[in-house]
Amino acid sequence: MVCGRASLVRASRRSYPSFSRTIRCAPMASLLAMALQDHTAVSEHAANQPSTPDDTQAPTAESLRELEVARRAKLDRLRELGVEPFGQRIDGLATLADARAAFSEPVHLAHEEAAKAAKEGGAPAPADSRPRATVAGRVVQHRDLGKLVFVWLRDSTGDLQVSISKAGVDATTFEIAKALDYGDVVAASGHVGRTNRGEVCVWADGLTMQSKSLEPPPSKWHGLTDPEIRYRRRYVDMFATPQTIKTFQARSRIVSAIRRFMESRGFLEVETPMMHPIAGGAAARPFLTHHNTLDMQLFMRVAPELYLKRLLVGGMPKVFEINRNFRNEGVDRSHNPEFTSMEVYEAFGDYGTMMELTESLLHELAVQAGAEQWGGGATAGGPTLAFGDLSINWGKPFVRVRFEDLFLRALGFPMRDEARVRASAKAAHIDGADKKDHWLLVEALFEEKAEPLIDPARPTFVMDYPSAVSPLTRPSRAQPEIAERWDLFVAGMEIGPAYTELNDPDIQLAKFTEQLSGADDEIDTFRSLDEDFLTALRVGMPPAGGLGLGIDRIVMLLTNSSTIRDVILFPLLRRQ
RNA sequence: GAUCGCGUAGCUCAGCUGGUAGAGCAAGCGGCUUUUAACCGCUAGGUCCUGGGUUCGAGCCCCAGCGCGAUCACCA
Repeated sequence: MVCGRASLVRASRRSYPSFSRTIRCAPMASLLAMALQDHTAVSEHAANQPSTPDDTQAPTAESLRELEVARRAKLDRLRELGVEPFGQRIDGLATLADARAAFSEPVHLAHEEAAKAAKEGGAPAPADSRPRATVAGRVVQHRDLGKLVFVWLRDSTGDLQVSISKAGVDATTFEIAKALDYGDVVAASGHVGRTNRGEVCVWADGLTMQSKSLEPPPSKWHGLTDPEIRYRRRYVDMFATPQTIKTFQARSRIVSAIRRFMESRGFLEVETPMMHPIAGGAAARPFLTHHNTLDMQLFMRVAPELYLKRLLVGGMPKVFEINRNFRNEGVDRSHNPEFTSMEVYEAFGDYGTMMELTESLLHELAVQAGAEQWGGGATAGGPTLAFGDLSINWGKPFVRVRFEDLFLRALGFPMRDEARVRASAKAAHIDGADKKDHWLLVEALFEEKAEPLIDPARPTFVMDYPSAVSPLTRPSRAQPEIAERWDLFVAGMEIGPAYTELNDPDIQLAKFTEQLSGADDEIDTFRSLDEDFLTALRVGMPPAGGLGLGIDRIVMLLTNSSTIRDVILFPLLRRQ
């Protein structure tokens, strides 16, 4: 079933849930790009030279310059004050969440009362008993009330207000505070208290510029809504859209939890080549690259399968690999040209052991998502998680349905009824309905009529595909026309397949050869027989179960992300 | 690759039947010691994605291109 992984990136087109958060288009990417390209020119002009009628620039660049000039003027002013606007190491920083957690209402009240009593009694102000914190973050709000300035900082743990009063800091520090811009990175120290309105804040007695931001920021309230800028300039998206960092924190924790789960089951994580002399393991179109010194054409891997199976031959009984695959194919909400998958092989297992493993793993992940351990968009409440307008119930056991049974339910006649299959295919206007092989029509009808019956809100294993459409999978011993293969569907997406692996080298060779002869011209140009893999099989591979899971799609499901681009830090975009 | 939609100020968005380009926030100046999308006054900011065309006149209509999005195709 060497080629089975190809289907890993296939999504059913029917039951994809809709998401309420629609993102509208707005432009400005080009202006932002100009801002970047114009950077040097701007700094030279802005710093010293009055603009002359001669320095004609596109009006957009002029207007952009205004915003940047204002920021550079502040930069210069900081240096005049003897302040270095690009800071240095700070020890003992608290996260904004930790600083917020340090707040204590009783301590704060006691301090206020003591201060008030001292003032009324004419005594000197008592020592401030509230906890101290030093924090740092990016400025996301700035309110200047004259002799009092409120600033909201943001870091990866959240937002926190810093309050600076003219009476509480020296003159230079207060000038810095008044001149802060949205986007600046600052550090502040002080006692953690709250304002009259109940907002927890650091009452700063120190405030330093750590990085003066020179770029015009996105809207402080609306943030970035243009998906193009969100993906192209992810570093802006990450502070403008707090959910972005939460989603990627969740992704990291999910992948980490998958590793822990696999290790707890005794699997060994391995790393196999991502540059392959022979494109194998899936039938997808590969990317080509080249090694100069060896003058060798290489393929970016489309699947690690053939290497992982060599490890079974070599004597590693339980292995997994979490890493990238590269497929030179279309791009949509559930496909990115490079994507992360986990492949698993277990000697002396089969597709049944892979089913139990997958079900336990995903259930465990969903339970933890329900407990909000991912910190992402997941909803509380256990193994039922929101995904768009769906509530996906991850409770065990997942639905299991045999291909043959679902076919019968959907079409009303058995898949072996050749006459009715052909008639039905013609009625459904399936391509080549009068010429194609019976089993190809069965497969087409299944996709057309049966897959839509799968409940998108319940993870569903479709198992026991016809051998004729699973040429590289091991047939069932009891029923050779049935292949020991399943595909897991959730929310209309295919999450991954599993197989009872073929380990008879002669059958494997025959199937490879058959498949190569059937390949079309385009595919044929990158395909060749992996002789060494066949040699490995002749050395002897134990019977095994094999599994592939699309990690990006699992993260989408667990973080309620409508597109794969929201769970990939830097998704591929067309060159501007 | 195909079809449809979108592209207007730094950001978020209005813009009538084709008739001189608008708001909020951001920015600059001034005011304000407890703000919560702070508020008040003033100022500045535009190649309406690009290139053609129609028209007396185009942000708006037509054609082509670019980018993004959606749907489809590809993904044995």
